[in-house]
Amino acid sequence: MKRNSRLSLALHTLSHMAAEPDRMRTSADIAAHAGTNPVVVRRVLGKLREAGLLTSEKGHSGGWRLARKPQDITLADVYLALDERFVAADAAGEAPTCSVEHALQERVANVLQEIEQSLVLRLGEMSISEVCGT
Amino acid sequence: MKRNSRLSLALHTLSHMAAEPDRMRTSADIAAHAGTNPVVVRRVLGKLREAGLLTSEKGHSGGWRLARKPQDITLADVYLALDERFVAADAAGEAPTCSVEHALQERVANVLQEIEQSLVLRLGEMSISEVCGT
DNA sequence: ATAAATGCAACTGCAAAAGTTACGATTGAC
DNA sequence: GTCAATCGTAACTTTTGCAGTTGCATTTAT
Repeated sequence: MKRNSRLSLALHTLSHMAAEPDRMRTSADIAAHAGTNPVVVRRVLGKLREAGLLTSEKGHSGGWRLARKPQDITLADVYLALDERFVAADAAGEAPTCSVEHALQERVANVLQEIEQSLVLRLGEMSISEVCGT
Repeated sequence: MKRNSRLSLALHTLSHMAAEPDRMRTSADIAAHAGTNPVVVRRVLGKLREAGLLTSEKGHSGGWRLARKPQDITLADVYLALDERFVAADAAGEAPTCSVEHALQERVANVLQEIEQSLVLRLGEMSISEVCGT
């Protein structure tokens, strides 16, 4: 699989599930479809479960299922569940040489924060059901 | 320096330049301010030069300068110049198991493309002069 | 000539993510 | 109760992209 493809994997899987919400999927099934490894799938889907987007059942005939209706899961939910961030947060101890420098760093950070917010808003306008095909 | 901080470095540097557009900066100066290495600076700023945002001059008393007015450089210009992308493009040879699968992959890719487009539009609404402090 | 700067290529080091292996815990089927 | 299927998780290896570094050629002002 490719680098930083967790969002792709998540969207792909959720779309599949949205198409047949009642069917239970095993991580092995999903991994086969996505061309990756069951453990990787469980790692990513685990995040989505923590966020309340999926449920999982252990044991024989266990697996994964949507926890909500597809139209109630937005891309923002997925994005935030995966802890993806547009840019990494600044290291706090960067030793700003002077106060002017410090102020500039703050402004840059604020701007990036604003952009991130816009992004999440935009992601919130789109649901999994739309990805799946209306 | 931190991971994937090229965008931060670029914005930081451009903002500095926007504050005093006539002053020529060496990559060593910039590196010192940003807490990194001159070669790293040249790599990043080189991308911005290719995109026509900066000019550089070799030789004694050379360095870097803005190629346009700060208010004519948007964050979208910077973002695109650095080849940053929201998610990595799909590997073409992913061997989709069936045509339904293929169609789904396309839809996911299209959605991500749409999001990327929204992001660039948003970035285009903000200029370096705004980051610098109006 | 010399010094100061970019341009660039090659290399190392590192950290994040993917991939893998292994094993315990849980659950349904028989 | 046993067995097989499945998740949960930890530990490890592999891959990969980027920062950082070094070295040198090139350019230019003095």
